[in-house]
Amino acid sequence: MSLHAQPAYPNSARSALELVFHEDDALLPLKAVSTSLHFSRNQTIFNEGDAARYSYKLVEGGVRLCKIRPDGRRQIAEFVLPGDVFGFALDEEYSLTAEALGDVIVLRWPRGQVERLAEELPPLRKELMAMLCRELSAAQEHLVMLGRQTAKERVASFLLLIANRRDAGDGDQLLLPMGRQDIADYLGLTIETVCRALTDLKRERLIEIPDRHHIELRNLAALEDVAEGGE
Amino acid sequence: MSLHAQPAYPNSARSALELVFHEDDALLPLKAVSTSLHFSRNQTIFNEGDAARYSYKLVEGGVRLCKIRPDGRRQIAEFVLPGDVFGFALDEEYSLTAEALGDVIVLRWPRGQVERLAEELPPLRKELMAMLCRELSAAQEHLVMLGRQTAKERVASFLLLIANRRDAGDGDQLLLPMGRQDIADYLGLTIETVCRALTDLKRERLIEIPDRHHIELRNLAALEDVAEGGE
DNA sequence: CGCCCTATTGAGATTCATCAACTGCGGTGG
DNA sequence: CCACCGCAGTTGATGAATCTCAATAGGGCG
Repeated sequence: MSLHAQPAYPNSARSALELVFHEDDALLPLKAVSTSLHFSRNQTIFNEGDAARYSYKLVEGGVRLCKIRPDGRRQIAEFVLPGDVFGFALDEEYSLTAEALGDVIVLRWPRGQVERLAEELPPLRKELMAMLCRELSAAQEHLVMLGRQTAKERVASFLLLIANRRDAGDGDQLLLPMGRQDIADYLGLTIETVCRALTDLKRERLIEIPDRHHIELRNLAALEDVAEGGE
Repeated sequence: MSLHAQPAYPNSARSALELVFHEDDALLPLKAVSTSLHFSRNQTIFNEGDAARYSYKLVEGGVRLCKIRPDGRRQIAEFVLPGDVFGFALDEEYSLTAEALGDVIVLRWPRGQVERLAEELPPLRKELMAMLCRELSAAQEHLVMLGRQTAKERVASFLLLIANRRDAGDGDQLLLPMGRQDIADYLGLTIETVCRALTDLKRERLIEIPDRHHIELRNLAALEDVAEGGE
């Protein structure tokens, strides 16, 4: 059952449905109106332009949020990890496409319910606002990566970004639920360039790559230097 | 007084203070607690990391919102045009630096007032939320530009982006309150590459460049083709 | 055991950045 | 009033980073 395509997360307690809302009480009121769903590798959860009927919370697995152009060029805006809420913008339509990186369990609730509950519950409102702000801020950092960092700097920054998210691994062990092509599409690079940057970092002993879904950070300080452009 | 560095906007009625809030009644309650300020070319309105005490609305001129890295690399996240609200994220600190492109007039109000008023006034709340969503959506489009478009495509997209904003000019006449370096820093390019792309577009008769702050769009359809990667 | 998919490595082409020279306009001062 | 100065923008020549195309490797699943 645990495929290479979808490694299990270490903290498997998270997968228990009744624990999902534990940390952020502000969203607790949504629990009652939410239903659980399963998706498998590369399945679409919703498409850019679809009527935005539901909001989602990721329980287990990983999701990519991306834009796909007519000619096939793809830009991933965000990787969703367990505990993250997504698809909650208050527009009529989803502004991004959501696809499962592997086997995925999500909770979802009707957007109308959120709006109704938000009217009554200031803490929920504040939490929604805060989530939006965090996303905006993350997008701004992402802009700097794409606009002003070299390939190697982007890859180093990416590793640190994943490392700083809960559930991303044990200690220095990074768990990457996405493939190399996904990383490339997040960083605005080709898959080959991502590989070469990783190989470089490995040669310099900043990381170890036991297998394609695990990366071990061997020298955090040096990695941060690389990410900042200090050669 | 009206220098080449700061061209006056055609619709100068907008500069009348009492008209600023006309279009969006939802923000009207903020008018009472706002004060007017002036900044001149390249002056800093607030810095990334500063305590976010105020929110702003641009009355006249242009503002760039950017990130500046220790080594001097700069990424502009957004150009603020008259009527836009900025610096309103609900974090403790500004996530971006705001600088005047030329002579600028802004309204500003204490953030605490916004939060208080937002508690009482659902329409204001909704408008704030909507503004956040629009910004997030714009940032996502920006990500695609930086990650997956060529230099020429980015420049064409940029011109169309500016053209689709109110007050950006008369008819086909685009007004660019920013300099070439600002455009380059928005597009993740060098100033030379921006120039060459503009020259290309001019040679192909898609645009005309009467002076550095004005660009005339001669063939919108063709420009859109270029922006989408159709050669 | 072998196939398929993903990742890695290599060689050459291309785009964009870098460095440098020059232009044009506006403002200033002789 | 004209000449000079300075800044922003443009153009040219070269080089470096990244992409493209192609071949190889490795791991999991049938």
